[in-house]
Amino acid sequence: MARTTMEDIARAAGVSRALVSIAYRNAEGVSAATREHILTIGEELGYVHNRVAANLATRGSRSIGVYLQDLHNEFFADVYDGIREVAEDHDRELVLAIGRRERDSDAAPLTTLQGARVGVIVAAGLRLSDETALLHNRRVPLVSLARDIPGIDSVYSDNRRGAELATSHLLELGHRRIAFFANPPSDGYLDRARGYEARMLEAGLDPRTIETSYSRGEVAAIAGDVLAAADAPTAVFAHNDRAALGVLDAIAAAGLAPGRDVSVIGYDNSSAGSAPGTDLTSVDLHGVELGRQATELALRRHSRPDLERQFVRMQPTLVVRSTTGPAPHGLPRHV
Amino acid sequence: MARTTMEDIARAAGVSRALVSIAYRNAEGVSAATREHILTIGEELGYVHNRVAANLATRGSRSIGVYLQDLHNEFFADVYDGIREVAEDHDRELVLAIGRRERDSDAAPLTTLQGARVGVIVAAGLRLSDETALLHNRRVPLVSLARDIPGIDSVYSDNRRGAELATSHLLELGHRRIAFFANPPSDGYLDRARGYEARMLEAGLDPRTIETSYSRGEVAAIAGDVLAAADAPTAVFAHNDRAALGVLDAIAAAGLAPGRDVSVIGYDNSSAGSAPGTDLTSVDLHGVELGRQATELALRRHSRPDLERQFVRMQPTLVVRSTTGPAPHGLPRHV
DNA sequence: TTGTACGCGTTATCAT
DNA sequence: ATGATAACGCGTACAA
Repeated sequence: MARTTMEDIARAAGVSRALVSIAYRNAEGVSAATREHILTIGEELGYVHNRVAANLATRGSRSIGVYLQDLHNEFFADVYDGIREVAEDHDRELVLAIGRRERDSDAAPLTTLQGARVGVIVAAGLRLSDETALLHNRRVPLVSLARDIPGIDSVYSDNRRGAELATSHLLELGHRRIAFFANPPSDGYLDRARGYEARMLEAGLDPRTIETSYSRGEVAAIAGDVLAAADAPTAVFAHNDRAALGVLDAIAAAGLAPGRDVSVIGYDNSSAGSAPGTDLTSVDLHGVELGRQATELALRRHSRPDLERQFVRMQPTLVVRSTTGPAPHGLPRHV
Repeated sequence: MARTTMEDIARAAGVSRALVSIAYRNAEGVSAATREHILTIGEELGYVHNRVAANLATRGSRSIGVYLQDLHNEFFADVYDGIREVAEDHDRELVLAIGRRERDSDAAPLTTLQGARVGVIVAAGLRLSDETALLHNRRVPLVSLARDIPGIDSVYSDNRRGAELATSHLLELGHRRIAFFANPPSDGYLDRARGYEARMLEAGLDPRTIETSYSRGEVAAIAGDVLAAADAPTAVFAHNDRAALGVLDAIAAAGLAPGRDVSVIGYDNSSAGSAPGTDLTSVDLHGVELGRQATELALRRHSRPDLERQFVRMQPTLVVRSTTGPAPHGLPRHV
């Protein structure tokens, strides 16, 4: 099973190896007829363009490294769609590296991409300190997606604005006791808390931020307690859809109706929010567009390494569904 | 920014390039002390092992190509976890290629992997005719995952058995009018229909197979009609979780209670089945284990190309949750 | 269009 | 045992 090489094609076509290379790259310097002839012979011989050798010769620079934090999270699938779209438009090859949930650092996958000698890396959901990211950025230019890293090209969503949208929506519906179920302190999405708190204070209301977890079950337990209290909120804004589902679990367990007795907003607009009978109001980050933008920046950075730092802050939008509704009026509900 | 090469390390360490290579591969032929010395210097120089050059030199064969049909489907995330686990145990590099939903053929991603000169390919959810798959298999050995392809190493789930499990469960609960919401005819999972029909006939009942689609909305519409009829089934077995969700939508719309008025079983045991208040009974394919097994076969095939065809048929399991319950007794329900 | 010097490890052959 | 030398893998790019 000796693999066919360009040398074989050259011999069979009666031309030089260099010309075969030119033909396969759609480069200048070969007549249309000869090109056709070469490709036909290549076809017959079952030749597949050897990207390994090509990358070595070009020092790999034409390919784009893509890091995705977690395949189990559909957000990254959206992001990948956007990245691929732009990469294909520009005829760039993608090299993928996937994070692992067990690990808290993403240094290894980045090193893998560097080992593949990619020219630039789009990293979605990087779990790395700013300093470590800067170190990697010095070796191969990085574009951080979904996280704003100082000193590194970044494409991210305006989390503060998203939280404001969510909070405003609840305020407009007449809610006054609105709680924020916050991310675990580690994950850096503090802007969501800030946006929520700012809007509440603007409205002359007391913010009530409740620290929760990533686990739907744990969130449900916390929500159960919160909703049973005398001063229970009439609306909850959750740091992501999964947490929002936990809140909905608690609402169901208490025999209440989401959108009527208690309003709930999530964050991510993931498909998990639209299971039957769920129909969660949520903030959409526009993952596909984030992917597109990040790849555009990556291409620009690659062609002009000395460009000053680039960034794109995207505006999220609120997708209103049925888990939010007018504030129940009358006296506070007691369970 | 000239990248450091083994040559640089060799110079700095006062040894030959060959020895550096040996050190970096943990190969025989270098004393522990020298090895240590070399690696330290490599570290200082910020060297990252160049996989491109390495793959070219070894003719790439040590890496495993992985094709995943769809990142939006969490099943493939599970599969990938299993693949990675085994690959890492054996110190093999993975090269990824992702299918696209718009396309119906997966020839392009396979060609990409061949271009990366991988030694063997694990392909999960291949959309290719048996013949085309065989052609690809001749170039680079293929292991088909989740689909049994004659003449190609395959690791797949026993769909017939899964359908039998589901149907048996409903029969044991006392259901008699059980409908199967079948896959679109194109997708080849005919075994699920067969398993269902066999069990029904065994029980002396009439199978009722209803052809549906992949779209949850369309399934819901069909289910609405079916459930409104006088001879409405008391239980539905759906070809996958998404379709099952559509059925649940219709049940909710009709004001009925799943698990009490109508039982529903899905297929895939995906996380979509566990939204709040959903808790879908489903058949689990064990994606992670499929990934592991496929990779084991791939490694074996790679080391012994002339082995006769290998395959693993895995047994699915039924995960009982709350959308299935005893058949409602008494007269047929009328809406 | 072609000849040919790379790109960067790997590995078989030699030398000590 | 350790280490060195040199040929090789397969395209790419530039001068001729």
